[in-house]
Amino acid sequence: MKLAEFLHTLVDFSEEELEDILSHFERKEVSKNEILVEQGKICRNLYFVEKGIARNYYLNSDGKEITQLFFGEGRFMSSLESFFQESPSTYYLEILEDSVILSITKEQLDLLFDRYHKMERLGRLLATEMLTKVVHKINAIQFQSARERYDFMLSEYPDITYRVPLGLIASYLGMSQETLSRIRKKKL
Amino acid sequence: MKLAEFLHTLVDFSEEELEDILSHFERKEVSKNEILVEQGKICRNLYFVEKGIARNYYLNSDGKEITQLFFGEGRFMSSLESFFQESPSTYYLEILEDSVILSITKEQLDLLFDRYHKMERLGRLLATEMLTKVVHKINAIQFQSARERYDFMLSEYPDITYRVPLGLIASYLGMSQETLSRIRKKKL
DNA sequence: TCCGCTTTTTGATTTAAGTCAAAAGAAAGA
DNA sequence: TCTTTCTTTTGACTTAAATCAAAAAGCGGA
Repeated sequence: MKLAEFLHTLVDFSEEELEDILSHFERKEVSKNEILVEQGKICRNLYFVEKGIARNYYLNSDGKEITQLFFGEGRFMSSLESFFQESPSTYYLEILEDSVILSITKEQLDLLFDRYHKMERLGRLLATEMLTKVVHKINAIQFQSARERYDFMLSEYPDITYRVPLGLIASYLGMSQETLSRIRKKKL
Repeated sequence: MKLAEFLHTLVDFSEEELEDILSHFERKEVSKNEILVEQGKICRNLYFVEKGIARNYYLNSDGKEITQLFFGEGRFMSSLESFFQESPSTYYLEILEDSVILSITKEQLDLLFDRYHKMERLGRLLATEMLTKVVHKINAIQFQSARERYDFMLSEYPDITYRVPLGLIASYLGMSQETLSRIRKKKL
């Protein structure tokens, strides 16, 4: 999904505004396994996934990778707190498939926020939308059995479920990969 | 915490702007156990907790109450999706202590968003901040033992932990209240 | 095409936390 | 103050899911 279309679904920018906004983003192709943000470093960009999939994850106290969120096509992503507070990132941001990504720095973004009232609104709407999504995830995890959590995954990310390795999904859902494998088997 | 102070920490409104904004809120005292939002009804207000504590919860498939979030002093609260989409609420919003609450309707709020660029920014900052908070909660729940989840509660809401019934905290943390009781005992 | 590496599956065993039931303690109301 | 009701604790037992270990399947590169 193109960024322009996506923005238009949320706020009705004029042609000129849209053009100006888009001109502040940089487009690049990123290949599988590439790490866009390292843990401990400051995340300088906000990204938009035009094509592909990414995830952010962190290492728990046992050194195990825990997937926090997946980002599919048409989604903004970043190490949010790091980006906005310019603090060291708790997360890695990793590309899972060869992807096309648009990026913008905080300076450029703030400039757009200052320039356009509508841009600020876009930011608010995006943050609100993401917030409700994340709240849904909490519900899906808290007090739900492993089986129910997988059902949530299927309904929330039907596409992603079959495009990324099982182990990553297991860590996203908070279960071991053996458990997820057994659940999948029963589903057939 | 007064709303005016709180707003000022995020965006530097002028005196007049602040006054105008505040005039759109309605202040009321609400007593313990009162339900501000019912499941199934549309949540028409955004609330700010000046004094007191509230929580939102939902009923799971067994009819058990699951606490989603606690809202302490100086926090905005609502049934977010219901409020913004004007859709039936999935959650109840309940007052846990006699409280002082400010409220504003969506119409009034949208009016302020249209009138002030800065107001839109405030909305964005609030949503972003809440988003990072909620993301932290996911981490604390996913892949953490019951004991670690309680440690998270203590660090995140040191005040609330001892002001609300144990059973509510247990449901917030995704564990049975017996388990939480046992954890607390070990802590002494 | 074959080899080596990664991912997934399967089986056996352990364990953290849930459930059920009842007692103890605290708070609220008459 | 004494009931009554709500909340928390305790104990015994069960269970879902983790862990450990190893086999099987899938994939990418030479």
